[in-house]
Amino acid sequence: MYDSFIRENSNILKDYLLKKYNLKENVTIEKGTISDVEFYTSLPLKIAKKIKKTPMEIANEFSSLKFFGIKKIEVAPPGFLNFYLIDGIYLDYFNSFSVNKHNKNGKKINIEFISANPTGPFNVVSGRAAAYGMALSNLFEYLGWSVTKEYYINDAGRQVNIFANSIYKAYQKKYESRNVEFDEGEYNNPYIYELADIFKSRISDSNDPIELLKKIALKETNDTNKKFLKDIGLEFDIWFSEKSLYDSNKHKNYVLKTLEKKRLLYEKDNALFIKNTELGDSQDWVLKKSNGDYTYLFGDIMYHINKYQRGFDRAINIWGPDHISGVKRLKKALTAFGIPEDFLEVIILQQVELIKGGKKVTMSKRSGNYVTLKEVIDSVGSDAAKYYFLSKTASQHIEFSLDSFEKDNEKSPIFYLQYMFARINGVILKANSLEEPRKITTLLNSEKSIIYNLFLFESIINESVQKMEPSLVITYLSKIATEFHKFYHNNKIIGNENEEELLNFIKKLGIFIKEVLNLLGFTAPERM
RNA sequence: GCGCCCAUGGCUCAGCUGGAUAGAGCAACGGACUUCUAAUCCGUAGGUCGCAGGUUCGAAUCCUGCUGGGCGUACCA
Repeated sequence: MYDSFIRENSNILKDYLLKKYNLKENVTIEKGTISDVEFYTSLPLKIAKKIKKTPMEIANEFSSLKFFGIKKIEVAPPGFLNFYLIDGIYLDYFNSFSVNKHNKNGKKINIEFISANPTGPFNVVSGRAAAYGMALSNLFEYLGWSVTKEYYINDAGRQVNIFANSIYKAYQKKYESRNVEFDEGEYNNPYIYELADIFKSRISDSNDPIELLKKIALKETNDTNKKFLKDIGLEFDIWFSEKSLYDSNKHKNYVLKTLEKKRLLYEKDNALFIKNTELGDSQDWVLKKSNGDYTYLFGDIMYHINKYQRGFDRAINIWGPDHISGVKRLKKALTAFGIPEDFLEVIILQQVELIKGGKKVTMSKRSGNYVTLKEVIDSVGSDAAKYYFLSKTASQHIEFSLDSFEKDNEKSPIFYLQYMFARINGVILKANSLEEPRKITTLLNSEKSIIYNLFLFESIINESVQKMEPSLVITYLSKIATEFHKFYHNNKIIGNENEEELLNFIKKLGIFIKEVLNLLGFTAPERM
C-alpha cells in the first residue's frame, strides 16, 4: 500500500518529466519531516537548474498533475511539493494491516553474538550484545530469513588454562592456607573462590586438579550462563565449542593442507605463518606459535570454514571494538578457502566503559573490576536493561555507571511503550469486549496520526535490518506511543458514541504493539 | 605514527545516501486526576549541532585539516 503509493506517484512525475522536458530523473517521495506534512518531494529544487525554471514555478506546474490517492497537494517554499492522502487509504490500510512474518525467503543466516570467554559470569558489556543480537535475529526472522543464533564457546587455548590455574590457587589459598601469589594476567576475583567452594571436595580427591578444573569449571560456568540467558528470554540454537574443532585432526589438516597446496604457508622462527599479504592483507600472521599452540586466528579460520560449509547464505558476527583488527585478517584468510569476503559481516558494537567514582575504569574479568549483567538486571529488570542497550546505535560509545543507571531506569522509556499496551488491555477488559477486532469505518484525526505511522512499519523494519540498527524500531515505536497516549487522553472509549469503532481500533493496535515489543525482545505486560 | 569509532540543550541519546523552523526522554519551572491505570497529558525555559576551512541554490548531514575522548595496531583471546 505504502509502496504502491510511492511508486505510482513517483512514476507520474517521472513520466511527466520525460515527456515534457525529455529529462530522465530519479524521483523520490519521502515521508514528511515537519509538522503535519504527510509526504513530500524536493524534486523541483533538484531539477530547477536543469530545466531553467525556478523551483516554485516547477512545483506549481507539478501541482496540477493528477496523482493517485491524494486528498490535497500543496506547494511550499522554497520548492517543496507536499502530499496528503485521502482517508480511504488510511482506513483500507488499517483494516488489512497485520504484522505477519514474511514468507520464508529460503535463505539461511547465522548470527553469532556474545561469545564471551567462559571464565566467569557475564558482565554488562555482554548485555549489550545480548539485547542487540536477540533483536536483530528476530528482525531477520520477521523478514523471512531462517536464523541460527549461535554462541561460540572459547573453551580451547591458554585462557582456559589460566582460569583453571587461578581456581586451583584460590583453593590452595582458602583451603590449604598456602601462601600462593596470583600472577599477572591470572583471575583474581570472587567468582573463582565460588568455584573453589563448589568443587572443593573433587579438587582434593584429584591427582590432576588443573585438568579436572578445566573440565568441570568450564561446564559449570557455561551452564550457569546458559540458564541465565534463558531466564532473560534468550535461547541460542547452537553452542559451538572451539575445542571441538581440535578434537580430531580433520579440521586442522584441512586448513594446513589447503594452505600448503596454495603455497600460503611458511615457517619462520619456529612458528607457522599464513601468507595473508598474498591475499591482499597488509601483513602475514601466525597460525601456530613456536611453542606448538595454535593461535585464535587459526581456530577462527576453522570455525568459519565450518560455518560456510553448513550452508549459510550470510554470517553475521557481533564483536566488541577490541576485535576490530581481527576482521580483515580473518576475511582475507578465508578467501584462501574459496569463501567470499562478503560472506562474513562483522558488526562492531562499540565500547561500554565503566564509570566508578566519576572515573573510567577498565572492565576486566581477571581483576574482578566489572559489573555483572546479573547485578544490573536484578536491580532494574531485564526489559529496562535491554532497552538501555538497544536504544543506542551500535557505533555509539556508552559510559556506564551503575548508580546513575539505576536512578535513570526507574523512569525507563520502556515503561512508556509497555504502558500503551497495558492501557489498551485495561480498556478491553473493562468493556468486556473480548472478540476479535472488526473493521473500522470512520477515522478520527488522532487515529490517523497513528495509522500514518503504521503505514511506515514495513519500511522501518527493512531499513533497520539493512542498517542493522534495531534502535530504529525503538524510535519508531516511541513515536507511536506518543500518538497513542495523546489519543487515549483525548478520547474516552467506554461510553463513547463510537465505542465499537474505538474498541476495534485499539484492539488491533494492541496486537500490533505486542508483536513489535516481542520482536525487539521485550515483554508486553497486560497490566502494570 | 597508522587504522576504526565518537563529539548535537545541564544529563542520556535520535536525526547523518544534503532540503522547509535541529527532535525525544530525564532534570527544572507552571498547569490537568468526581474520568477506561496521572508509569499519562498540556505548557514554559534551555542548542555558535567540538573548532576552522571547502563543495552546494541549500550542510548537523558530504570533503579536507585540527582539537578532545575510546579502542586497536601481539607467536593475547
